[in-house]
Amino acid sequence: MPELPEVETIKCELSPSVAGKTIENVELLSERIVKRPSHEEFLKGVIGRRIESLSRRGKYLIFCLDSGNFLIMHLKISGSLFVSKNREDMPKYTKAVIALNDGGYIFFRDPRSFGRMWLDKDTSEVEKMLGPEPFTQEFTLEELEKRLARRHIPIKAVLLDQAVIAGIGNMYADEVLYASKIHPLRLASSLSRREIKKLHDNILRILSLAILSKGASVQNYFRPSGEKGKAHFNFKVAHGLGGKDCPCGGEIIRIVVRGRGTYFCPKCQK
DNA sequence: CCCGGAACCTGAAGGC
DNA sequence: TGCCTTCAGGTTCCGG
Repeated sequence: MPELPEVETIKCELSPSVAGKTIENVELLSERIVKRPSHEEFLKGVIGRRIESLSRRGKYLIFCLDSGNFLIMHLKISGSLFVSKNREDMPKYTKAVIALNDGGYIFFRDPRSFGRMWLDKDTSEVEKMLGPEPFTQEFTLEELEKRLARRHIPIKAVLLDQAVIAGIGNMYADEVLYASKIHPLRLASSLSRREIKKLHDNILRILSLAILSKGASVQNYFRPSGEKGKAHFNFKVAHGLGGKDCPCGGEIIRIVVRGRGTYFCPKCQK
């Protein structure tokens, strides 16, 4: 599942293949892959445009076009981008093919079909929905404290709320809570300053480590080269990948919080 | 405004 | 072996 570290890896590894290149053609192989505008308008807006740069905000991937418009993608839970010079390399479940003027292709693959892309005149709509970006000056301990104080729901649910912090998904939320020794059902508003400090530190530490490991390849995440990431080898609890038992001697259990599978150690996490 | 739950989608895994 | 059911998950939408 692409969360911040996975989308960051895709951005970094895709950049050299797309920056400065012109989009020669786009094939839309699924009705739903483009959110807006119509397929016809979308194609008119992107074909012939040069990609100036590629950036990321939360889990959104943003192509800045020379027209001043932005091609924005969200991979949701099973989307991935694959790059090749050969059209025949098109993977199964490809929903869109972007052909560049250097002969390269970007394949938007997505077995679950939740992923979308769209064209926008600016990025304000994305910006409006998202809280602070972890690796920026806006993500301070004080800001996190302020945001948690007014939420009277489980901390796990708050970490998943993109309006509170951008980029954390189900896997990293579990890892961060485990490292911080905080029970996922604790109400966000009940956390002490000391606990929020640990949370803040661990968010930055765990996300950076995952970026260094090129993301976590559970289920459908692949890097643009087709290679997998290695971040899941560091997982202590997420997805049950840490094993059945915690080093403390307790058992790692799974509960459901806001409809999401949540792994934690009830002995360590209070 | 705040919160919980359903819906979207479909391959994989589990049950019989 | 094979059919049927259930599950997973990011985001959006709806109802209380």
